[in-house]
Amino acid sequence: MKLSEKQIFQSFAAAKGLKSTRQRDIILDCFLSCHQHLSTEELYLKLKESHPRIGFATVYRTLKLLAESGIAREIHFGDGQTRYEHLHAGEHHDHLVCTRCGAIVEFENETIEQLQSEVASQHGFTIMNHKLELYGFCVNCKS
Amino acid sequence: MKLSEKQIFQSFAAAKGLKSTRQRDIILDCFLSCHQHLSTEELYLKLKESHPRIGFATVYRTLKLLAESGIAREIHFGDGQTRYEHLHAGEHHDHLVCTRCGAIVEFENETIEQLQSEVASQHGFTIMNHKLELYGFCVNCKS
DNA sequence: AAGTATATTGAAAATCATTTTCAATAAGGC
DNA sequence: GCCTTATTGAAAATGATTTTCAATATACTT
Repeated sequence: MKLSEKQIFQSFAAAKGLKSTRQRDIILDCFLSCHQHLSTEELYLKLKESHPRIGFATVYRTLKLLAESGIAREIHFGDGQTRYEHLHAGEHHDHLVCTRCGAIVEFENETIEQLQSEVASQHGFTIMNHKLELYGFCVNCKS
Repeated sequence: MKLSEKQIFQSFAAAKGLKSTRQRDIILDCFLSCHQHLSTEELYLKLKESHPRIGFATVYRTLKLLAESGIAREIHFGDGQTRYEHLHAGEHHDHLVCTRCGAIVEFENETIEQLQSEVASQHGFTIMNHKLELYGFCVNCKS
């Protein structure tokens, strides 16, 4: 039986001695209900609509916690913004990014992952995680 | 016969109507003679030793041009700094990054590149470039 | 070689995202 | 309720990057 994101975060918080607060619950709910690849600012603005009292720093801090707890992951595309995406347990996906329209497609490829492990062990590395992004033009943007 | 980096940059500059300046020559020379993965600031500091009059903004602008011309490529590791690395024509390498000691190993893997193309075309994308980074512990840092 | 138009430079200021500070507030145990 | 400690939100600080602008350099043109 799989733990829900909320449960995972709860155990993480308990283990760390964090108090549970209304704000963090709200932020977590909003994060979970949102589409992928939100930046701190985007999430903050979205939250503001329904909860105008929540400060930017709290959103920022909570997202860091979500990443630390393992239910979210930081991603950096070309633009200077840190984004966060859901990280469903055990799942690992990579990105196709259209540099013209900004479209993002996620994909998974087991063979690539295996090759990555091989390359790593050839160099004596133990891989904890990885980042693979393919940049180019999507179907609609091919000139 | 392969064009040297300088020649590539010269044609690029000519095509763009850029004037050739002493500063850009110096910066390009320094960049070419330096080890990989230098940040703007690192290159600026290195240049300062021999050419104290060169400003940070010029280094910054020149590195952007080098990237645009195709002889350099921007890379972003976890730290909030933009780094530049040499991009020898046609060559494409990826990175193993040790998250404990910061060591960086470059590698190339033709099979992974092929799989990437396949994945891309399955989704209708035309890939212009990509970024693959494997994060973990190097031989020395395994606990 | 001088004149002219335009690009470039360097210093400083502006910007932008992120991170920290700190006084006020909230949470959880007693 | 009381006390201790964590959290919050606003504002300020930071740090990297980018822009501004007056002075200067470059490359044409004559």
